[in-house]
Amino acid sequence: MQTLPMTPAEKQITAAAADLADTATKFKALGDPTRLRIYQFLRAQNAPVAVEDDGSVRPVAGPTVGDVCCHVTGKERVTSTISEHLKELRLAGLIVMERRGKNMICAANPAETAHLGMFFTQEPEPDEDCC
Amino acid sequence: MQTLPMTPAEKQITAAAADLADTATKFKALGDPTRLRIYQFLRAQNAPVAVEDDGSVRPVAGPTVGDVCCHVTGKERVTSTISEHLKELRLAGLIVMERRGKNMICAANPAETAHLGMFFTQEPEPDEDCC
DNA sequence: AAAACAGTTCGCCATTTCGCGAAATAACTC
DNA sequence: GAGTTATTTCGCGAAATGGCGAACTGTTTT
Repeated sequence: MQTLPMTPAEKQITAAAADLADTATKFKALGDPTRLRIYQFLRAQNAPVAVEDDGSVRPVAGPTVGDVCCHVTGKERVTSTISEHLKELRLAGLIVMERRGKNMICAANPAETAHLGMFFTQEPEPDEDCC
Repeated sequence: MQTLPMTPAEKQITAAAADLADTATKFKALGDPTRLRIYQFLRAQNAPVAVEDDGSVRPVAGPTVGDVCCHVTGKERVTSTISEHLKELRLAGLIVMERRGKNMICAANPAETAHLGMFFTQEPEPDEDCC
């Protein structure tokens, strides 16, 4: 696909739009009661995470998917529903997971939590109005 | 409809669940790029709001629905889409609106913005685990 | 009271989402 | 390597969502 060159101003606009879309994805992930419960449960666990040189985050310890499922649904068996909710939270960057033997451990991503907090505390800069 | 009496502990649980559902509704409202743009635009306007004795909030001044629509879509005519997005933000409590002549003026609800900010800065209390 | 203006509600379609059970994958155990 | 445990992916149907034009409501203007 061929694309036209962009001015710095245009790049800034598309960067801002991408950031907005990204933030909307995170809010959408939290916009379901079940996922919000999962997220709050994981935050409350305060599980330790490691930050790699490239900035990526991974859990060092934390509850397993089974633990999360049991806490949220009360059921012993892991449901596909919970697995899919965890996936959405993970793709949004709100939580991180890693394999430990036959389990997956989960943790909230503290950096993202802080970032979303700033979204509400910082007043948005007025982008150019049109009317 | 007949309901059973509840212990204080049970009331606390349902209150917490209602609060969670309420918060999820707010995040869902912000989980769409168009609505998030509307919300950020209104926040950036910093329009003044009045707080009534009963705690309800109403806008004193602010952009009209037409202004919002023009800014977000670039179109002159107000679209039903924007009107419906504003309705969802309003029902979630994130924005307030009031009639001014033949216009409706809009403003972000600062109290709710602050409240959502606290959601991320305050660590959630661990509710009883089951596993 | 008719016309114009600003928004909202309605009906519709295409798409997405939610929850579920069944099947597939991954890692461990015997 | 067959079986078991833990989790994910797949396929499905029901319900919700987003966007759009047409029709409707409320307010001002003439």
